[in-house]
Amino acid sequence: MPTNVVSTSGRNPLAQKVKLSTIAEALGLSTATVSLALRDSPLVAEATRERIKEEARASGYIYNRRAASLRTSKSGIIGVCVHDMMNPFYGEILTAIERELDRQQHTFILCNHYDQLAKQRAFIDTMLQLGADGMIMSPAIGTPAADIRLAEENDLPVTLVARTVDGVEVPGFHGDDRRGMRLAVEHLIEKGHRRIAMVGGDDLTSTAREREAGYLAALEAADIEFKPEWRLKGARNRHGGFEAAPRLVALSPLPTAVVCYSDLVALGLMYGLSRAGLTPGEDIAVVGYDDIEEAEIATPSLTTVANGQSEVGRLAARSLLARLQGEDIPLGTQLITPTLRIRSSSEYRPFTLQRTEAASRHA
Amino acid sequence: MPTNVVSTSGRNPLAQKVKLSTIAEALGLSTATVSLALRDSPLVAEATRERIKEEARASGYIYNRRAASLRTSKSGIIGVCVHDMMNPFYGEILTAIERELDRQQHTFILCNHYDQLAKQRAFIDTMLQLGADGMIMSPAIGTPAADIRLAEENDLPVTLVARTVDGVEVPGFHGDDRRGMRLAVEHLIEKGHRRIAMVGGDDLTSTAREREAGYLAALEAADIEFKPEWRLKGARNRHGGFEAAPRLVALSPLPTAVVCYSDLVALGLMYGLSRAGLTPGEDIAVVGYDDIEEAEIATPSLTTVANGQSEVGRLAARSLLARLQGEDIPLGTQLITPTLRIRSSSEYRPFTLQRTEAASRHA
DNA sequence: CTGAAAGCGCTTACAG
DNA sequence: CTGAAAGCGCTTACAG
Repeated sequence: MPTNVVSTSGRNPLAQKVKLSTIAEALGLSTATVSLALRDSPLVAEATRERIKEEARASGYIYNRRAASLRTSKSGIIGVCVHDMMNPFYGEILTAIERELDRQQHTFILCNHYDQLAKQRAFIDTMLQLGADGMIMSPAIGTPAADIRLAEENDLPVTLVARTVDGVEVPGFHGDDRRGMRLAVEHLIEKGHRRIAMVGGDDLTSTAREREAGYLAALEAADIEFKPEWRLKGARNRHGGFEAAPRLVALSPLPTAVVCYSDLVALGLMYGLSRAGLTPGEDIAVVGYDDIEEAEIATPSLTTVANGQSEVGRLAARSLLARLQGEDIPLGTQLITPTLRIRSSSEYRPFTLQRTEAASRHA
Repeated sequence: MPTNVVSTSGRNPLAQKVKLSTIAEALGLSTATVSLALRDSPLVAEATRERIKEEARASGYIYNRRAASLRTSKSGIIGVCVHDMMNPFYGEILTAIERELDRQQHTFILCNHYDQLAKQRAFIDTMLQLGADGMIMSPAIGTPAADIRLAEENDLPVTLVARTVDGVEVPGFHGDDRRGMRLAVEHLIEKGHRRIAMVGGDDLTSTAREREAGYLAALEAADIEFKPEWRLKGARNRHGGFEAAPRLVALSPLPTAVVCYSDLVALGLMYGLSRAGLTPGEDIAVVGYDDIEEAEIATPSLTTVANGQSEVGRLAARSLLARLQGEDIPLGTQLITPTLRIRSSSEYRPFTLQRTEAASRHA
């Protein structure tokens, strides 16, 4: 009986890693049997399967997905890349995707590209190198068709959300931006507004171009002559709206209503208008776009266009999963129909200005 | 010369995948040389290296990280798991982590656990199975020490942010919540407030407990007797603040000031107060916590406590990377010193109520 | 129902 | 400066 034995603690960093063969040896079985058993194959006798699983548990076995994936060339990984996941608009899409993917045991790798093509390309490369099974992305501004094709040609199916890329034929889902913005502007026109500005966005994204087109179309349909100074371009976030406020207030005559590129822009604009001494929903009507969660509790509550983020996320995830299972799925973009949500911010009752306003409307 | 040749298009899904050996054969070299060359090893002659890289580019070679990782047991993956990345507080931490990790060529896998232990455990398992190099997490409520130890014992070093887990000795970084909340409350007391409520949070997270402790400590130091009805617990988000507003307004006498669990809670509360007809920063002083970006443009601009999210993220990422490189790093939690940011929401000039307020203060 | 053997695509000593 | 060979830990035909 040996003396001077150094007792190794349970936490031994030098301990051999447990692998299939460790379990197989311990039980006098082959790795093939162990592998099958752990994946619940009916080829393995129930009793054997249980012994194997018990041994795996007891020994602290950790399945090595890299090894499995190398062999099977399936990784269980889905890459998801958007402009900025901290933006609630994308956040709501991601939440829906996550919910859908979760039940299928897929691992979900997220990335922001911040509209930097290099970042997006690095992400695509990473997905390729990790052997991701598929990818959902809201493409960065200026994404070349070649980047999407690179993925597709290397067995990495792509589904687009929120934006499109010219020249690629892959499934895509987003709201009907032109139609949605038209709904918003028509709502204001019905309420009697004739001087309607549009704040936020630029002409770089397909989304912004579509929304602007809807805005212009609604004006035209109502025979309202568009004034270039009404189009206040700017960042597509809260800050962009905030910064637009002083520029808007400087306009003369002051528009009586504003549609915004997004809810975030509208919320920022309302902060800015308040600072300028104007009360949104009283002195000036404000409409957002997206119907993010905050729209309802904002004060005044935000009139906006529900853009179907959850549906976009859900459909995109399902479409990708279906494609991975070999189903035939429609290529091309599917538009989600937007809905107007009327709340308080689009009200207008400028007690102090009313008279002048009325006069100038007929000027 | 053969006739009837079927031309294969460039886009051939059946094309053999290009691997190291494909390049090696094409160039009459060994895979060892190709492997070294692609990783810029000085062991390979410059000219050979260039030929190899050119061939890799031309053939559309995609590096197989699973294979490499299986061999080297390094994956280049860092897992990051927080309660909810759409929350700007975590968003700002994540942004800082990302910035730090990016320059080191690490792939960043993100996950929300939504304070669900099962989700968090699934994430840890996934990281283990993918052979992640390390992990940064803001642990879910009730995280057992065993979950962290499981990771650590299987070669997955963990760094904590924002929250702590009792019974584990790993590096952690977060703001000094008790001190920060004390700063906030002392600011209000200095301005003459004696009835100060605290809105949002519960006693489930270490963060909330610390902040509440700071609140109570500041009251006690000023000889103000705490009234239980001043502590309005609730969700740690915008909605939680919004919902607290009616409960707050129902208090009699009405507190003249409120500190909130977070900026999000404060912003929601301000929305709610406005609906109740109270103007934050005039009829009632409001203070937030975190100093998220929106605090500055909110109207009224939000007085708050800068909680060092960026520093937390940066330090956590650096600490983890240092540890991965074998450096000795301090275990245990490092507190970031918070700073008060005085803006408009903590002002108080209740013109209509002034007289009664003054009276009741001396009651 | 179980096992022996090959192979996924890399990297790493080791040899020359 | 370059190559032959082993091996990372799985899964998958195939055989029995």
